[in-house]
Amino acid sequence: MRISARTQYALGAMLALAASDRPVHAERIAVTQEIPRRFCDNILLQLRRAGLIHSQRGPDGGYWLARPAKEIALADVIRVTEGAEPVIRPFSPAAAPLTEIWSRLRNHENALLNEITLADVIAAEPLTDENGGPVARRSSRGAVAGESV
Amino acid sequence: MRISARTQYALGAMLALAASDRPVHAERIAVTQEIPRRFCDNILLQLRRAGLIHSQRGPDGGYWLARPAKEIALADVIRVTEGAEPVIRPFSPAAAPLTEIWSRLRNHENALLNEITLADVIAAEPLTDENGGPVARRSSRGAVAGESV
DNA sequence: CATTATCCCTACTTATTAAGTAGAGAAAGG
DNA sequence: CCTTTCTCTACTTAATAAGTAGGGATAATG
Repeated sequence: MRISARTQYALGAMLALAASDRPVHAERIAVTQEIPRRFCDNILLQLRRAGLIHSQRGPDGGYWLARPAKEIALADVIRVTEGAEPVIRPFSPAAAPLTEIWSRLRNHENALLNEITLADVIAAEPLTDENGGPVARRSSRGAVAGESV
Repeated sequence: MRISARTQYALGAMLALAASDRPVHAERIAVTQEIPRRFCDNILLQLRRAGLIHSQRGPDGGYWLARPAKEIALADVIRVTEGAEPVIRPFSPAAAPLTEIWSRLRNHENALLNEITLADVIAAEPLTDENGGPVARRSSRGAVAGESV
């Protein structure tokens, strides 16, 4: 389970947009999400090219989500910044049966990340994990996003 | 789901040892598992220091498992080569609820890899995945290692 | 139409991690 | 002792991630 800084930043940026009902400046996103200013531009550009967000230039410009927050899964964002996951191929015949195991892990991971949307994350109570309770709640797409750790 | 070459090599080496009832030379492991010769030494040393295998020097030397194959989980091997997984901490408050999600993914992954042993992998039918069938079978520790991809 | 705020784009640099290599030392056995 | 095999530390090289730079393009405003 490895998440690059870039991906974490991208998720933070998307959450910031999801939480706002109007366009948000890159500057503002960088500050609130603690993303290095230029790097933030860089990432937003990538998200826009992937079609996840829209943008407008000039004064009154900014970024906003291309679709409602409850229709954007975490996996949608992660796919953009992490790229396609490389298929793990065994080096030797003896290790071939491991392929099946990697596959199962990947599938489970994808299933979860495809279910949880930006809206789900925003709906989660902040800081409730302090006392071990649930953080994410019910998915607006049907999944349960919390419980049973 | 990222697996380094080092980890894949280590798993291949461990499977090679699990499949043999006597000590195996580093040389032989390197050849059969297609591991660069010196790198193989390097990895075997690490596995020995972690207590997963034993060794003997000189002619008639070699490596063998420190415990029965059914008592060595894949996670035991992966932990050695990948080191402790870094805790993912959110950069901003808005991203805090994601922590819970990373945690769930990690826990699921660990649960699976702790259940499946070297013995399970060896018992799996090789090449059955060619026709989409199961590869891993029942775990000698109770887990089911195949099905439902 | 000049000015300013904002996004747009390519390319570059730097830092970190992974992958692999080298060389000499130390035990076991004949 | 002489060969084989593991043991150890350290080094080099390759790949990826993280972050930076410098301008260009567009939109609003007075």
